[in-house]
Amino acid sequence: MAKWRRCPEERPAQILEAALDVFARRGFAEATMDDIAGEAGITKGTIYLYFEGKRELLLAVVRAQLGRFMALLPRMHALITGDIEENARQLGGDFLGALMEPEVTKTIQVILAELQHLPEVKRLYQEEALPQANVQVAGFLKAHMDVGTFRQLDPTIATRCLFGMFMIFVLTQEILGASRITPMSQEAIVDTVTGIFFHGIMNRGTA
Amino acid sequence: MAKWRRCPEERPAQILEAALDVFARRGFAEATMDDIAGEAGITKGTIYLYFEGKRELLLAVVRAQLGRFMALLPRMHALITGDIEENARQLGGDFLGALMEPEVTKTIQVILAELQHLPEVKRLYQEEALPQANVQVAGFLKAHMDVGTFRQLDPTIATRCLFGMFMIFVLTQEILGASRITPMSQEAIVDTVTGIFFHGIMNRGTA
Amino acid sequence: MAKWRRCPEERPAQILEAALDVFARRGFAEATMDDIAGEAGITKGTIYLYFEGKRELLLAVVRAQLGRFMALLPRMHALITGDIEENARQLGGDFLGALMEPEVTKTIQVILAELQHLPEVKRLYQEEALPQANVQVAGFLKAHMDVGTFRQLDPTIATRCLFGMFMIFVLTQEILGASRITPMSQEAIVDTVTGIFFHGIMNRGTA
Amino acid sequence: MAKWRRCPEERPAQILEAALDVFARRGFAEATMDDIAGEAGITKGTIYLYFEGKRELLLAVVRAQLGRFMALLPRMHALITGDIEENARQLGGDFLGALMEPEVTKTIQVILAELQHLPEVKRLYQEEALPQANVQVAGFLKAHMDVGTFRQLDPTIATRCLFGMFMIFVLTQEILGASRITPMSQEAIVDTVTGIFFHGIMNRGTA
DNA sequence: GATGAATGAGGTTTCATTCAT
DNA sequence: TATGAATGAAACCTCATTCAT
Repeated sequence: MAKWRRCPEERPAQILEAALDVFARRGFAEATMDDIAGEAGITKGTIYLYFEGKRELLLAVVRAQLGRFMALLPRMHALITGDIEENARQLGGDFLGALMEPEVTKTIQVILAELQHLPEVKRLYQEEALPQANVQVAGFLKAHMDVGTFRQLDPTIATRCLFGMFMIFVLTQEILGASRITPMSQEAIVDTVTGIFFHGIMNRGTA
Repeated sequence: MAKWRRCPEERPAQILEAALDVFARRGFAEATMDDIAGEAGITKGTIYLYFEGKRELLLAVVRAQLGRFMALLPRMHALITGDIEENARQLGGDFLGALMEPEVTKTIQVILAELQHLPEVKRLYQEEALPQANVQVAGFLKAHMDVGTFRQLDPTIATRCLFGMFMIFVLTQEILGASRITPMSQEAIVDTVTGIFFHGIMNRGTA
Repeated sequence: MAKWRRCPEERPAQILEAALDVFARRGFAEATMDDIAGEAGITKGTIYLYFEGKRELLLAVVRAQLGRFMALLPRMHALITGDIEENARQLGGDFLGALMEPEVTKTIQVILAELQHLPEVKRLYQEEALPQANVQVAGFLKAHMDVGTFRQLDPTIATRCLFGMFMIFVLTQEILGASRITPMSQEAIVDTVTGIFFHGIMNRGTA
Repeated sequence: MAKWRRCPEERPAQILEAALDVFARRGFAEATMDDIAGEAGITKGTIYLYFEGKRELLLAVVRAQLGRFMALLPRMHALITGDIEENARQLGGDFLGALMEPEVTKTIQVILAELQHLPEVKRLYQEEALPQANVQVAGFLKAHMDVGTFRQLDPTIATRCLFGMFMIFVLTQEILGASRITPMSQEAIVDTVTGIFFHGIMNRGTA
């Protein structure tokens, strides 16, 4: 049974990866430590050398992925100068691309499923992710509204709308599995989303 | 414990209601048959008189709520004539109002969490809800694109965008619990969503 | 598997009896819930209908036997009048007889083995059994010392000596199993113990 | 952690000492090899270089302490001549002092707790310690009974009584922890015990 | 000799499900 | 129809033991 000939320094990452996989596939409650260990190519007991327990493993998985989320928040201030719509399409493409990476999709799935049982994660997103999004995106929108490029709308709500448009494709195409029924290219999605959003908030006379 | 109805005809509905509640609060795996029975004011064994088992109960809950979802799909053809944006705001208000009803919120939560374990439900939404939305909404959009009122966009993707904007508020405000952090009136949400969407797809010269 | 046709009101007593048996035979840690359930003629899960867990079961066992211990404390005040030694022999016989009942022996064994892990039990005996013994026995001794029937000794220590003489026979004969090596009749033990003790504390001149 | 000796020759003794400590504190089943290794300032694996396993370690601990017990048996023949009671008080003091040494107390505790799981130890005490005590003490008592100094009693039972009086103070004061509730000086205990015992067995007219 | 990472058997506990009443 | 006592499978977690380094 000696197939554990990988460096022990990689163990935690290896376990986290396997755990994300199994949690996404089976859900937290249905996932067994044996499943996860098997997926990682080790045995049950070894997981407990690196993580306190199942719940802590889940938390570690979520925390390890949190950085990715935060890094996804578009650096919108780059858009203040230059061709807004073209740059936005670029930025939106990067964002959607990142969102649809398998690891991110799995994480979203896990978080959505277990949010109610993970008060820490709930708080994390309430108090970090959402405010960050506001600072980055809503701030940018507000600036343009103030100078008249964009129409006067609630910037927080508008920001949420933008995220919603991206998120729904993760939910429907990836998580619900609609990509088999209604395949869509990421390019078409990005074009449509940015098109609707920027035409939707642009001031008519300005264009 | 809760409600003292002794009418056996209402038992199934009574159980379904309790089950939706408990499933939403605890998640499928954490919910026990005792929890559900207690919430329904009966005892565990009784549930088995009306439902095959726990999984079947979950399915029954989801199916019982499915009709509500379908009924939510806006009857957009009503918009073909008349002041589109004003009617849309009206329709959007009804839609968001319905989405945010506690029972619907709970159902969305349950479905999101358990989607992976409910292939039947997955198929149901892939093969019924999404196509329905396409027929109802995308069809309406396509018609307007053809006559030039709306810009030429992928109608399916645009439809998804519209749903995404509504859905994100259910996710963040209700399920993630952001309503305590960033309270928003339903009116403001509807105004912003319909404003962005219709300005976003409208042909410039047309207004 | 339906051999559980005894009244459910007897379940707790039935489980306690089986648990005492298994705990005494195997020790707390080595005893499995399956062992206990098997001994009681039921299955594991049933135990949890009546007791919170293994530790609580042990506590319940000990508590259920506590009354027996307290009842064993000789009512010495009865000896104040009458032929002390003859009455004492009678009383000592009752006491030793009670101590050597299998249920009591088992309980002593369990308590000795698990005392360190049962702070509640430790406190119980420190704060109830010992003081009670002092009130009952040491009080009697003190009274006789004051009137000169008995020599002046520390009554608490003397009381402890008396108990020690009885207890050592439980420990060696029953628990250590010496009764096979050095069989002794209860009568001989009682005669010797009371003989030594009363001659030992009696005032010479008085007799 | 504890003591920084690096002499491999002391390893076994060092481990035995740590093991006695941990076994007494936690009980055999609750003690982990990690606990013991930590207490000895080494690591788990090292224990297996010197002992076969956990059970064998316990046996080694008990056996290593057995000599101490045997050495405790009072050399009573020294008492045949001279002032019996005064010499007995001296001897009893040494005996009780030895019994109450922490290492001995811990050993008694361990043996009492695990006796049922250590048939070897059980046999050891049945077949060595008890007979030895008989040879040493009961023989002495018998000799005095034969010459009339002591009353005619069963010498084996009387011996057991003497041990019981000493042992009860180890049990109650040290193991049950009663020394905080009813503190007693070793001197007072020894005086009382020897006083009761020798007055108890002495022939009246002799003194 | 010493280490500590890895293993996996075993035990407690939970809970969906059954069924006699 | 309704109950709730009983069941037993399944999962988390611990820890004695092994073994490559």
